[in-house]
Amino acid sequence: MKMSKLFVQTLREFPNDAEAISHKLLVRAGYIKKLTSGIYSYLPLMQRVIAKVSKIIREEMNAAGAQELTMPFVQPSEVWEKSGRWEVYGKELARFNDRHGNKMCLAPTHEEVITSVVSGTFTSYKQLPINLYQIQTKFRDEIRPRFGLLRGREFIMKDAYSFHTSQKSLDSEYENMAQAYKRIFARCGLETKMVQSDSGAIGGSVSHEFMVLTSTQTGENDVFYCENCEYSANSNHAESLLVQADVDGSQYGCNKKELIDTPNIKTIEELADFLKIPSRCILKSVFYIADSKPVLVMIRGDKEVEETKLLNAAGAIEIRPATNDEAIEYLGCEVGYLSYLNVDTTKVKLIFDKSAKGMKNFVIGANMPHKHYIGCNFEKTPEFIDVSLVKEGELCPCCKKPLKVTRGIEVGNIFQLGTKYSKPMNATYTDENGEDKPFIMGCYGIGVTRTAAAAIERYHDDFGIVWPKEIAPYHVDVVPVNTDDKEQMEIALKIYNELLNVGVEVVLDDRDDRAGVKFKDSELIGFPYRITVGKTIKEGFVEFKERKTGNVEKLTPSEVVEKCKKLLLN
RNA sequence: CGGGACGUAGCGCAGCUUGGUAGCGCACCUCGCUUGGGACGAGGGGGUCGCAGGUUCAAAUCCUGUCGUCCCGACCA
Repeated sequence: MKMSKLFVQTLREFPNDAEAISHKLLVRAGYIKKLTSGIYSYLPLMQRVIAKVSKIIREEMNAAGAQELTMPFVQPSEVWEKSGRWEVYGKELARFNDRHGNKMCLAPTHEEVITSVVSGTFTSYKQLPINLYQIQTKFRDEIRPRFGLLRGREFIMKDAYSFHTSQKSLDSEYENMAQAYKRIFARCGLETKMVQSDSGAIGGSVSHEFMVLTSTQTGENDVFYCENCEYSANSNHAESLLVQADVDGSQYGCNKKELIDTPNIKTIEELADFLKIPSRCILKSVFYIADSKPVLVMIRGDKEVEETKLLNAAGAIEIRPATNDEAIEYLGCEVGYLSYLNVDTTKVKLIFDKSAKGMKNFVIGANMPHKHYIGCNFEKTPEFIDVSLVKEGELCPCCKKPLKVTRGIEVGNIFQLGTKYSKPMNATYTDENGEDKPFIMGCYGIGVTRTAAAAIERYHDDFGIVWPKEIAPYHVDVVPVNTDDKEQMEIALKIYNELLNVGVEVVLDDRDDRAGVKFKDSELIGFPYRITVGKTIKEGFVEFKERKTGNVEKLTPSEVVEKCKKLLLN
């Protein structure tokens, strides 16, 4: 491709409406163009990157025994009503009516459709297991799209679904997919960590996410991991053992139950300060509304509620902190002095976080304004459930070493769905005994556009993108410094044609611009290698520069062609 | 949806306080000159100032409403 013909316009400045570095660079380097919030055109350079990532995914999925198909992007409400998700999915599911008034939606995922595709087609145990995948646009009407391609509303996803007759078979395919994913991301030049996660709206029991660890702020997930063993998990799923600590209030003068005045002291911090007691000796009450039902969470004062865990514990679809008015309505007391004491448990659900276990002589709200109790103890030991956020330094649940935390971008995930969809949708096969059984399913996703963006988050510098060569839009940029110089142009064209002929993906920067412009663009766009044909051609040399390291070699034109062949062709 | 900010040319911005009929840099077009790190000179094209009302002799500027975009939170590939 000649640069003068390539559909690309680089910008001198970063766009104002971008925050994440991948977003800024993708716009500035001419890869994407926004149409509206969270919705982008993929320009020719981006299209090539998407094609590269997709090709790697296809090769590895096919090698792993999966088969590609394509399912409809526009779907009728029927299948969603069958699975029960028409009600549950919420506003993220973009819905509309067709001209006949039929309820339709844009596909955010394909569990329902794949289940209906397989159901009635693969009806014998002899035909199973099977794994089917597609690479396709998805639409999720995100509450807040952001960070460009990292969280668009419209995005490209590879989604795969497997169907089994036994848990054992699912386990084996799950592992097969985990291995395939590791190969896919490795081939994309990305180091990923496979972490345990919550299964969220997709459902099911076991699930893992593949994270690109970033340490920058744009990683949207906190990942807790252990350096001593293999344990790692998304913060929405991570567990920990609390560091052994003194949680007996009697050491701080709270040895018997007593009602005390705590005027205008609302936060745990203020209370701890007022009573000269560590916050870990206070039992904090946090009030939530889960699907319009009140839930009061009791948690150790120095810990925070993890809302995804709480959502699961409450068996709810949606959860939010309650307002002060709601606290007065349900508990008869303003926020700041709440407690589980004297709460009507037929109206308000109580959840005790496991961090409260072992607390003695603790401080707690009195459910009366401006009053707390000190020296409280559980009368009956409640059931403790884990609904708290892990903190760095707490102990690994496997090996009891301190956990570390880092930020990560989720580029893929794998789920064991079980019969979550096949049962309600009545999707069955006939087993050896002639009995109908629901399929046992798994599903496996990769964000294709997000993977590309994650690669930029991970690999860039002050000059621009530093693509891993496997997913770069082109491999080599041939730059004649002065297009008016006949010799330079001739040699550049010769190198370009030779590379083109042997299948190296190459561009020739034949624009009549100064060298600086071409060098800047080359680095911004992120071509892995640049061949500069300039004044050194007088001595018979061109320059070969590696984007990643900045290393420059002086080579003859024929040497440089050989070098590229060696580096880029197998 | 809650909290904050911003909408002026393709991009980045000024002008708004104190109303007088729109400007700068980049990009784009033409010519010249230049060619190893985003040159220079001359000329040129492009904007219903997000939209709709209102105030006024006069609105980018003041008022009201509305739409959109971005940032912080809950959701997720």
